[in-house]
Parts: sequence; C-alpha cells; structure tokens
Amino acid sequence: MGPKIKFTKEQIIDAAFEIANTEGIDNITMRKIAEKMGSSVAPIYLNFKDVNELIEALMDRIVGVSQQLLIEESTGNPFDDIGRASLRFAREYSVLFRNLVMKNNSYMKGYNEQMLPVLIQEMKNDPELEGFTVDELNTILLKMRIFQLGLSVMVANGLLPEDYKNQDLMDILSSTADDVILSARIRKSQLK
Amino acid sequence: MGPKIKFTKEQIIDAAFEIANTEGIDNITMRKIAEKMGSSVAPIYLNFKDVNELIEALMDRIVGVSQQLLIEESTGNPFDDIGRASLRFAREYSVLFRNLVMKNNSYMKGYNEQMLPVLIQEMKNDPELEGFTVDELNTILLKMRIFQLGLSVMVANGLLPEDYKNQDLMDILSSTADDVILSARIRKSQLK
DNA sequence: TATAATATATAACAAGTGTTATATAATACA
DNA sequence: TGTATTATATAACACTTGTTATATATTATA
Repeated sequence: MGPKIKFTKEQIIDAAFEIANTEGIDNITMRKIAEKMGSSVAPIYLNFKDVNELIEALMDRIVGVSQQLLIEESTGNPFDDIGRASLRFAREYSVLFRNLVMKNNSYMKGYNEQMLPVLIQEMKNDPELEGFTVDELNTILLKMRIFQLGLSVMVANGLLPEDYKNQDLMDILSSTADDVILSARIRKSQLK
Repeated sequence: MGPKIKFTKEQIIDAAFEIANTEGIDNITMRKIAEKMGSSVAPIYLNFKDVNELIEALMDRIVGVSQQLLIEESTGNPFDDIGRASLRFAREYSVLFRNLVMKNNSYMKGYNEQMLPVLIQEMKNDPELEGFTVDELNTILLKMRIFQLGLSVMVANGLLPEDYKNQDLMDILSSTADDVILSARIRKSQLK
C-alpha cells in the first residue's frame, strides 16, 4: 500500500526516552526526537496525535523500565527487592527519577497504592515481624518507605560519598530496617 | 536625575519568586514577571543583565527564605530545628522544594557541607548521644538526614495521609531518631 | 505496468521566548 | 525655567516551539 515503515512507534519512544534520561522530560522536543532518529518530524505525527500522547506513551515506557528492574532484582523478599530496584532506578536513571519525584504525578501515588497491600501481606508472613499488630506493621512500613525514598533521592542527586556501592546502600537500608523493627519490638515489650 | 523608580530589584524578585513557587522555576519568563508587576520588561533589564542574573538572585532569595524558616523554628536544638524548618519549607513551598531536589544543584551540596560539622559538634554535646564514637555519630546523622529528606519529599508531594499535621511529622521524625539511636546503643553494647 | 495508498521530507505558520533599539515622559539640578 | 538624566513602554529582532499543509517517493495490488 505504501513505502516501508522506517520509523516505528517503539523507535520514537526509544529516542524520547534517551532524551528524557539525559536532558529531562521537559526538554523533549519533536525536532530533537526526529534528529536523534535521523528523520523529520513527519513520522512522529503519523504515530502520535500530538506531543501529549507521545509523553503519555513515554511515561508508560518509564514505568515499564522500573517494573523491569523490579523483576530483575526479584529474590523472593519483596521488601529487599523493591529497595534494590528503586535504588538501581535512582542510580541508573537519575534524571528520570528526579523528574518523577519533581512532577508529583499520579504515577507515584498509584504505584504506592498498588504495592502497599502486597507489602503488608508479606510482612504478616515474615517470621521476623511476628507478633506486631497491623498498626505497628503500618508504622514500620511507613518509616521504611520514607527512608528508602530519602536514600533514593540522595543516590539520584549524588549526595552520598562517591565510594558508596550498591551493596553499601542495601546495607544501610537493611540496617535501618533493623533499627526500626528492633525499637518497635522493645517499645512493645515495655508497654506490657 | 530621572523619574521615580516604580519597580525595584526586590519587587522583581518578589514576582519571580511567586511565579517560581506556583509554576516552577523553569516556567519563569520575563514577560510573566512584568505582567505580575504591571510593568513592561524594561525595568527588569535595567536591574538585571539577563535572565541568568535574575535566576541567580532568585536562588539567593530562596535560600534566604529557607534560612528564615530555620531562624523562626530555632529552639536551641539544631537537630529538631532543621527537621522542623525543612518540613515547613517542603510543605509551604512545595513547588520550590521539588525544584531544588530536581535540579541537583550545588545549593543542596553546599548547604549540607556547611551544616554537617555544626550538627556533628552538636551531637557530641548531646548527653543522649554520650559514648558514641565519631564514626557512630556519623552513621546516626546520615541515617537521620536520609530519613528527613525522604519525609520532606513525601510532604512536598502530598504522599502522606491528609490528616498528618506538622506535629505528626515531627513525631515520626523523632521516633525514628530514637529507633536509630537506641539500636546503635544496643549494637554497641553487644559488641563488648 | 499503472495506480492508489502512504511513509517521509520540507517548509511554513502561529505562538512564545530572551533581548534590544527606540520613543516617551518624569525628575533633579543648573 | 530649561536641560540632561533615566525609568518606563512599545515594538521589533532572532530564535525555538508545536503543528500542519504540501510535495515527493515508495510500495502493494489491480
């Protein structure tokens, strides 16, 4: 019916992703994407109604990448896995991570609301957390989410010592988890 | 020598600050500032060489505002004060806060490097922290900085329950501080 | 092979940007 | 009072942006 397709939706999103991860989402332009693909802007407008539709597709891609990291880091302990995956995302895609934090978009909220019940359920099955009420588990989880977010922001912004390896990050994450759990345990026993 | 000055440097920065705190720093334009002041762009260019110089002045203003918050929250305990001031900044100037986090600029790094020695010194004088080595104090401080940053980001992004008041934030902050310190104490005694 | 369909390139448009040249008018001082 | 100074307004400039109209060229199919 027509000439062969040289520039697919996927290629366009690839190019947009690359720009987003180096210059930030706000610095994406149609012409930059075209230039990165070696095309004009015409193929972009054939695949996307307008720039909003393209950014939406890009957001889906970004969420997909973060989920892919979570799959790759999967060891069976969702608590550790999410920590490891988030830290990898913050380090390997720091510009995108900062963009997501900055945007205050619904992705973070949705992501949380989706993950939280799973994590609480996992905590209930964790022998280390036996005996805690749901309220207490929620407090522990909240503290750890806060800490992990702070750690991720620090990683993304290069605010940690340069010699900090991924293992060091996981160590401080689990060390603080221990702190929170141990203290909750003590607090609980003192009330008896 | 000439007509009365109707638009001062300060008014210009005021207008820029207002735009920055509602739309973000990247959305500042000369014409928007002028419109907010009810002027043309001419007074702006009389006071600032170009947009970069203006943004620089705006950054100084933002740092000033955050320092003003720190002064207002000053109760003598720098640890608490910084927490309270940071959380207020994250809540009352959430767009600016996210902008600063996003930008990965030197302000955060400089701010940290300036504050850290003061805090460590303060910790050395804190009776609650007696007996810890400098290394141990550094670990405690790092954990608390991470937690506070995470909490601030959550506040700025509205990721916490809506009924969370400032006092609740301070409570969870100091509760986690207790967790970290108590656990460090226990860890220390177990090593003996 | 001729034709219809269409992927792509080019160029233009309108809107918005930073910046500057020019004109205007208000003030202080001789 | 007249004049030099200068704060301000207006308008234009060059550039970038998203978007679209038009032209071109390539492919499958009749």
